[in-house]
Amino acid sequence: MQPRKQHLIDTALILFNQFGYHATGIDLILAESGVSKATLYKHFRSKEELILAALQLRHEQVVSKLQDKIEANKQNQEKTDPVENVLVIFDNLNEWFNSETFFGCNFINVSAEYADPNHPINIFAAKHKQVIVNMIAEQLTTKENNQATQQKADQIGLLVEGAIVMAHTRGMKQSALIAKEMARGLF
Amino acid sequence: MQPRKQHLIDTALILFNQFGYHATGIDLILAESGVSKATLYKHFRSKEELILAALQLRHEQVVSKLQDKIEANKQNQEKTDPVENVLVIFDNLNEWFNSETFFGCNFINVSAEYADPNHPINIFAAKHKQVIVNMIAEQLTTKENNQATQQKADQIGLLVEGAIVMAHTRGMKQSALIAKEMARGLF
DNA sequence: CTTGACGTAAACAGTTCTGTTCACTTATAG
DNA sequence: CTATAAGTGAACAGAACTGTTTACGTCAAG
Repeated sequence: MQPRKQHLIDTALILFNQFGYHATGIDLILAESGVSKATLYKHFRSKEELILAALQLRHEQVVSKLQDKIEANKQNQEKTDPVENVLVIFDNLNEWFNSETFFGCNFINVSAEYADPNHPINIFAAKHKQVIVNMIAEQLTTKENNQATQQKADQIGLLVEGAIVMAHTRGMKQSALIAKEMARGLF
Repeated sequence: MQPRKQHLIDTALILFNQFGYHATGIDLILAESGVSKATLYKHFRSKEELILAALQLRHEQVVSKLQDKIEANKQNQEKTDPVENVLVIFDNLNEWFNSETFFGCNFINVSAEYADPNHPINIFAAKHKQVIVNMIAEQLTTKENNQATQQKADQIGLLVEGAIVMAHTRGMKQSALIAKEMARGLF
C-alpha cells in the first residue's frame, strides 16, 4: 500500500468517526492529512470509496484486536473456559469507552447515515456486525450445540450494541461492565 | 401551533429519520411538505432549530405511546406486576421494528451525526434516553429499593438500545423478542 | 540518464446547501 | 372595509461540496 494512500485512509477513519460521514468533507481530510486532492482521486474514484476503505481498515482493526485478546486470555487460563474467552470482549469495550478516541462505533454510526439496506456502505456495516457475532459463536461452539450457540452469540451481540450506544449517546462509560454482568448471567 | 409549522415538523421528522440529518436538505423538506422556504425561515431561525423541533415531537410521541401501553397493561392485569409493565416496552419495540416506518431510533442516529457532547442536539438526544430510563425506573420502584431499581432500569435500557441497533444495522427484526427474554431473566 | 510512478498546487466546473429578500396573495377578525 | 397575520414564488447571495484538469516537481530503478 502506498504510504500516501494509507495516510489518507488513516486520517479519514478518525475524522469520519469523530465528525460523521456527511459532515466530514473531502477538503478537511486533505487539509488534515496534508495530501493533495489530485492524489486522493488517483487512489479513490469517489468519497464513497474512501469511506469503504476506512471502514475496511476499522473492520480489520476490530477483528484482529478481538482475536488477540481472546488468544491472550486463552494463554492465561489453566483450563479453557469458552465463556470467559467471550467475556473479554466487554473488557475490551470498557477500555475503548474510557479512551480519548471513543466517538461511538463506526458501523452503527455509518448505518445511521446510510440507512438504505441496499447501499454498499450499509451492507458493509451489516456484514461487519455479522462477522463479530460469528466470532463469538465460534468461541462458544465447543461447549454447546449449534442452535443454542448461535442464540447465545446473538444475545451477546445485543449486549455489545447496547453497551456501545449507552456509552455513546448517554455518556455512560461504565456500560461495558453492566453488559458484562448481564452476559455472565446468560450462562 | 400554526398548521404549516406543524406540517413542516411532521415532514422533517420522517425525512430526517429515513435519510439522515445532514443528507436531508431543507429543499427536500420543502418540496415534500409543499411549504415555501420563506415560511420555514419565518418559523425557524435555522435548520438546527427545525431538527430540534422534530426531535421534540418524536420525544413526545415516544413518551406518550409508552405511557399508554403501560397504562393499558395495568388495566388488563388482575394483580399489578411491575415487571410485566416494563416488558411491554419490548412488545412495543417489536411492533415498531416490523412496521414500514422503522429506520432506526432518531436519537441514536442523531447522536451519530452530532457527536459533540456539548452540541444542543446531542444534549437533547441524551436527555431523551435518560427520560426513558427514568420512566422504566419509576415503574419498578414499587417493588425494590431505589439503588437496585436504578440499576435494573439501566440494564433494561441497555437491552432496548441493543435491540434497536440489532434491528437497524443487521436487519434482525426479531431482536425485540430476544431482548424481552433477556429482560425477563433479570428478575 | 531517462522513464515512469507518485506526488503537489491551483484553478475550475458544476452542483447543492443554507439562508435572505421582496413583491404579491389570501384569509380573517374587528 | 380594512388592517394584520400568514403564506407563496422566485430570484439571489454566499458558502461548501465533490470531482476534474493541467502544469509542474521528485526520485528511484533499470
